[in-house]
Amino acid sequence: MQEVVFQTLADPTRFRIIEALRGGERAVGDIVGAVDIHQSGVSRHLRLLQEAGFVKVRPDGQKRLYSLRPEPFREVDEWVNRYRSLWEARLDKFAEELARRQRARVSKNKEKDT
Amino acid sequence: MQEVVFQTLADPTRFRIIEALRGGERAVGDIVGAVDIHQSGVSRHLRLLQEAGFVKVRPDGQKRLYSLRPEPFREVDEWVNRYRSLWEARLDKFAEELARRQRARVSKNKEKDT
DNA sequence: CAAATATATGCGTTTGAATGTATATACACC
DNA sequence: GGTGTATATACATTCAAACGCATATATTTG
Repeated sequence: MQEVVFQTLADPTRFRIIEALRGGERAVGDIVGAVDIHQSGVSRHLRLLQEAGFVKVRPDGQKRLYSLRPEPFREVDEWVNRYRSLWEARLDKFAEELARRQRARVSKNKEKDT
Repeated sequence: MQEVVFQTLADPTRFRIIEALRGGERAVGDIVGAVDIHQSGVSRHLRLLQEAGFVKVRPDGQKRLYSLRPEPFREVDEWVNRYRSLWEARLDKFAEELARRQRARVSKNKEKDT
């Protein structure tokens, strides 16, 4: 676990940018509309997010479309799993969680933005 | 998801303190030996960790024994699960993961400190 | 080429967080 | 009560990171 992952997530604006990118790729201008700082700040945050592996970018005319990359999320998942025994001693509960997610999958198209 | 969780994890020293507490409750002095800052700094970090819900404390004579609390780890787990579709589209893989963990459970007593 | 749009970057400022030193508080033991 | 040990806190300092402003770079359109 590289601590840069948590350091990246610690900033409220970057956190909001990541949330904004959950719905798919977005242009910088769209992201600026979703957070409350200046465009230059958003560009800087996007560069940091890119350096930390959270986002990739794709040119589209004069726009640049940013989207999420899976790696850092995997890292967070693996890290927190090392602490799973703290609250989930029995693997039965893990099976229950599997069932819960299978049910959730059915209504997947409805949740769109939680 | 409260961003205070990630802000707490972002500091390298706090991160190491949390790792040191994986093995169970520890006195402040033991933790000081595990990180490379002054005792006063460790006490401050422990206060922040307590305020963020990561640790609880139990008096034991003149010592104070700190240990991990599950809640913030649950929060991280729930948060990252919202992004799970990024890297794990098919639930079959989740079932595979379940099987992997069940196998891991068998050799649970050996892993001790990963 | 000129103008408009979209994004990135250089620069200086500000602010919050981490740190060490010194000291205070709490407990144990004699 | 006095001494030693363990932990917490007040205070001042330092430093990194976020920010806005201004400007540079790239792309489209006319």
